[in-house]
Amino acid sequence: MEIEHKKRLIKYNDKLFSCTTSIAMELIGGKWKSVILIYLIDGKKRYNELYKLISTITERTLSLQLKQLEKDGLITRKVYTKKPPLKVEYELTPFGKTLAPVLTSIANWGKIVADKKGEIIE
Amino acid sequence: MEIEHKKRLIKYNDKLFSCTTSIAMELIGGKWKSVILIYLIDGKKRYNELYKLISTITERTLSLQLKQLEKDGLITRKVYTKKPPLKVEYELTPFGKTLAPVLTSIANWGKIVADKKGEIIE
DNA sequence: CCGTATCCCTGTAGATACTG
DNA sequence: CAGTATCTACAGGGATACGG
Repeated sequence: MEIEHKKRLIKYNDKLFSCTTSIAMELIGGKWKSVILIYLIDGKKRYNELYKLISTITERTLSLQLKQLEKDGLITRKVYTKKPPLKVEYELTPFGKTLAPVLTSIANWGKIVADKKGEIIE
Repeated sequence: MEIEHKKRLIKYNDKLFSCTTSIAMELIGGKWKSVILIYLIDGKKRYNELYKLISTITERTLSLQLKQLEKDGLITRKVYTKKPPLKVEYELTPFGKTLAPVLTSIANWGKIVADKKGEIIE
């Protein structure tokens, strides 16, 4: 009696994935996405707020990642002023909010790792 | 009364991270790591088993990712034969096993996404 | 069976400077 | 304030062929 592994591929946004984990990582993987999302869990944030919170990200990268997250329907971008200085706020969509338990789960595990082997600087 | 955001950086493996989420993603991020780990949750697997399960990965990439996971202490590699054909098995370490709830959380969320917007092929 | 060796391409990301 | 514009660098990952 052999276990049969059926190879169902899933198409999402015109890309093929071999399992649901792949799809999830496509949306929240990469170096910065999940970090940005974590900070948006407790409410909307302005561009500069995020920039200061994620101290080691560059402006360019933050901008690109925010666009990606918006494109994937995880966050919304709202502009509140027409003339400079601009006020732009980013906020989780209802879809993005369904990620909250996943993200905190990741963060908590990261905390365990940090407590065991990490070293706090400054 | 202002909320103060202290900027503590965490050093892990000689790299700096701005939050615990970053550390977690350093270990399980990327396109394949979490997928490999998910398949190892229900027991050790041989190289070729993993290769067949993750149908869209290449041999080279699988090999590289397994080395990374081993280096990070998430899996162990055991060789059971001395002459070809080799038998090599990969298994989660106790540390790797602490990831199980996180990984299933990611996979379940991916499943929700797939059910809503994904399309099953074949 | 379990990988390595090459080669190459692309995406991610950093540094820096500039703008409406 | 909230980004763009360039330019650069490197790691992740794919294709293919080969090796103990």
